[in-house]
Amino acid sequence: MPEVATAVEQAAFVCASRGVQLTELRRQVLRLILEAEAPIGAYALLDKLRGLRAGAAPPTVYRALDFLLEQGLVHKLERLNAYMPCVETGHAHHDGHGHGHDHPHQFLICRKCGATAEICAPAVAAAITEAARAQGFTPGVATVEVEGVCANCA
Amino acid sequence: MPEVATAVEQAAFVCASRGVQLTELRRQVLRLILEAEAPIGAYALLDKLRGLRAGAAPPTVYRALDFLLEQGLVHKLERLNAYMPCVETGHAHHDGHGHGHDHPHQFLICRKCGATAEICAPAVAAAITEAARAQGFTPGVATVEVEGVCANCA
DNA sequence: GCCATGGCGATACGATATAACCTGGGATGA
DNA sequence: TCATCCCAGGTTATATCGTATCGCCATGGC
Repeated sequence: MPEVATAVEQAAFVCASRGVQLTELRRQVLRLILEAEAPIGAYALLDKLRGLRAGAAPPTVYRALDFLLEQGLVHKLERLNAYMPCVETGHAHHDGHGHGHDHPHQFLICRKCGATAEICAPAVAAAITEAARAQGFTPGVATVEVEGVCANCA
Repeated sequence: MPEVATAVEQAAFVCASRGVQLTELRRQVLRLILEAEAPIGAYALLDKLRGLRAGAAPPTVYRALDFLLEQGLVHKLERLNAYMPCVETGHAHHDGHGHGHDHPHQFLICRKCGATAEICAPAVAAAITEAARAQGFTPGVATVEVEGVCANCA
């Protein structure tokens, strides 16, 4: 997978331009997530990481994940408690507190093969914003995860 | 909260009409969820439940939760790993496998006070279905959880 | 009586996530 | 130069979430 290397390099560039460091540990974790075919859990990640650094413990992985999530380089899938790369590398909102992703996104999770696609459907985001405002609610980040069957498995 | 008692009675009626039992344990767990002001976690529920039955253990709570989820009496919030009542008591699809809810629903989670509202916005569900189909994906249940600020806290 | 079924007590375990504390290394500034 | 600070990350322990499995007992059909 040569794309993995280029994705890591692009992430390094984005981090450098923000004045934050994509350290060796963070690169390794990002690479492992990019290499996984489906969303990967924290402890599966930990197992793989131990092949690269023997002393790795849960906080090792979770701290790297926190960084990658803050920088918008990876997503967390709440239904699966698993992580996958962000297709639009580095769209975190870097304003003030600096957490999360600012581009709306949704996930399509195949119940057969586990493959998960990230899509960007502005119509969905707009419908959610409107529905929330109708309740007097000021919407922030929306988690949208759809379980179903992908085109390959159908 | 007199509404709690009536909600429990209505749930008992729904269960009876389906030929399943809302046992004393399940009633207690449902009641605790109804009495909570915000979504409540499994272990917080367990703590409260131990006030009613000393021997309660994790499986005690999880079995009751599984039942209540199957019957569509409660929802799970994936972002919080917590549970809350379903406003439309008993809309589970009782066809064959019998898991989950068949009415589309979305959650508005207040980041200030934790209060969570369930809403039903068909426009959101429609937008999601359309976006999924456009990718050749056959959508099933959609998880929609919006973090933001509620009307009270604004 | 016999046995299938379902509810549930009890133990153990696996998986997910965080708290608390410490160390080392590079930047900063007196 | 050296004291200081911040930050990345190591280390240990623990909280939280969720399952697997065993076994008991009551109910109800045969």
